[in-house]
Amino acid sequence: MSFREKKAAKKKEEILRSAASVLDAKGFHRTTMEDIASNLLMTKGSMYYYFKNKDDLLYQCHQMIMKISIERIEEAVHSSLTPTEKLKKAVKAHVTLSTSEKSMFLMMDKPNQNFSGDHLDHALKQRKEYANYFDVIINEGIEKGEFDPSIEIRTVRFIILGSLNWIMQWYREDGPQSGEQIAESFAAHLVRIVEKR
Amino acid sequence: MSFREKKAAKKKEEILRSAASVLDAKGFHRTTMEDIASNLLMTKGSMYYYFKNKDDLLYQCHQMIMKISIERIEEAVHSSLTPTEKLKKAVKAHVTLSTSEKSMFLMMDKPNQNFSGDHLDHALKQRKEYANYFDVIINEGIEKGEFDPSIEIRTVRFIILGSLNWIMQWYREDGPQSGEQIAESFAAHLVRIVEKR
DNA sequence: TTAATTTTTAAACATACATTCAAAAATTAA
DNA sequence: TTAATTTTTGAATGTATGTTTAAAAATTAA
Repeated sequence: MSFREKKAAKKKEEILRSAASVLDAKGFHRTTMEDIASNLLMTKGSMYYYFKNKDDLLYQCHQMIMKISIERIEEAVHSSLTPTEKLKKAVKAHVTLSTSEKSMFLMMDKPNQNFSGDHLDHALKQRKEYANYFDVIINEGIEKGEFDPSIEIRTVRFIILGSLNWIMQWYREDGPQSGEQIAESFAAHLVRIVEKR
Repeated sequence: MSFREKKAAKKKEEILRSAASVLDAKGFHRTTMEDIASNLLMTKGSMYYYFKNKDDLLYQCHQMIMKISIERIEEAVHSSLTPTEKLKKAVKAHVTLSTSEKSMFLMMDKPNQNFSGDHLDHALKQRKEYANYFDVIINEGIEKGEFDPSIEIRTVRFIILGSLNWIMQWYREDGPQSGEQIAESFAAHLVRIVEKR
């Protein structure tokens, strides 16, 4: 990657982050290209030098956050921790990421409203991949006799992911709990679902 | 209420339901007034006879579903069941409603993006009211010695409501589980969080 | 310094829709 | 049936904003 390419890539990421924070506040359709541009001290015309169109911009935001999310959960899954600790680690990773990058996460819901065609396919595939890692952990916990074998994997996964994905709806940086505290608390309470009794 | 008023109210509800199902599929901003109207075999002009504007339409959808939701959970809270059974009942009520009225629920997230002014205030107030009922149940469970006293009420409430609110993101009518089945399963798994051990 | 390449700009364009409105149609009450 | 009232219509209006574009500015390589 040449110097120029690196520079352009950096700029692109800068735009994505800035865009995410503006989109976070107003939502995709209420945010104009000018809003995004002006937040970067650019004019909206120059946005089209980096992105094909507004949808492309949203898609690339989605890409960026999914890539990081998947990397993080893979770390947990491939670690040599016990299933319980793996689950806690995965939960904490998600909470920490979604609270520190709240604006990026906020555009993750309703993919079928926001994307179409190949973009939609790919977005859904990535989500499936991410969700599947939770199944892997839960499965391992049952097989190793650490989790209650009577739990339904699918339901547990939906509960865990649902509660995690909803955090971005209520989390505030100036709220009573820090992202780290929420991470600890969620991890502790969510493992209760799978525990043997 | 006169005959005419009744008729108008019925029509209004008919519009709301139809609107919800169209909005569900395409999202608020991608749905045009014409989409909504044509689904009812009307012209978009006549929508304005019933609603002030598009935002008003969305707000009234929100109103309609929140009213029903609150009624349902009040039933659970005011029943004479044990806390565990109350919690199960509340969970099931939410699941059943959100799967049978999925389209109405889908517009419930991100109120601060969708509403403003009085509408926003009122929407937030209703959500707080709804959420608070879960706190009431959890509190009662702890006080009566039925739930584990070491759980954090706020976190448990966030987990429960989060997992419930996320159902609308993945639920499909033609999926492997019916709304009733999901309700049972969620109730069974979520109470595990509060159980004493 | 000069020429090539890149990035940025500001204005122009196009269009999709929300909303309005005056007139027509349908419904109701007498 | 007639007059009053409610509801619907279809066209007109206006505006917001995504996108294009040709030219200017800035950057880079020689």
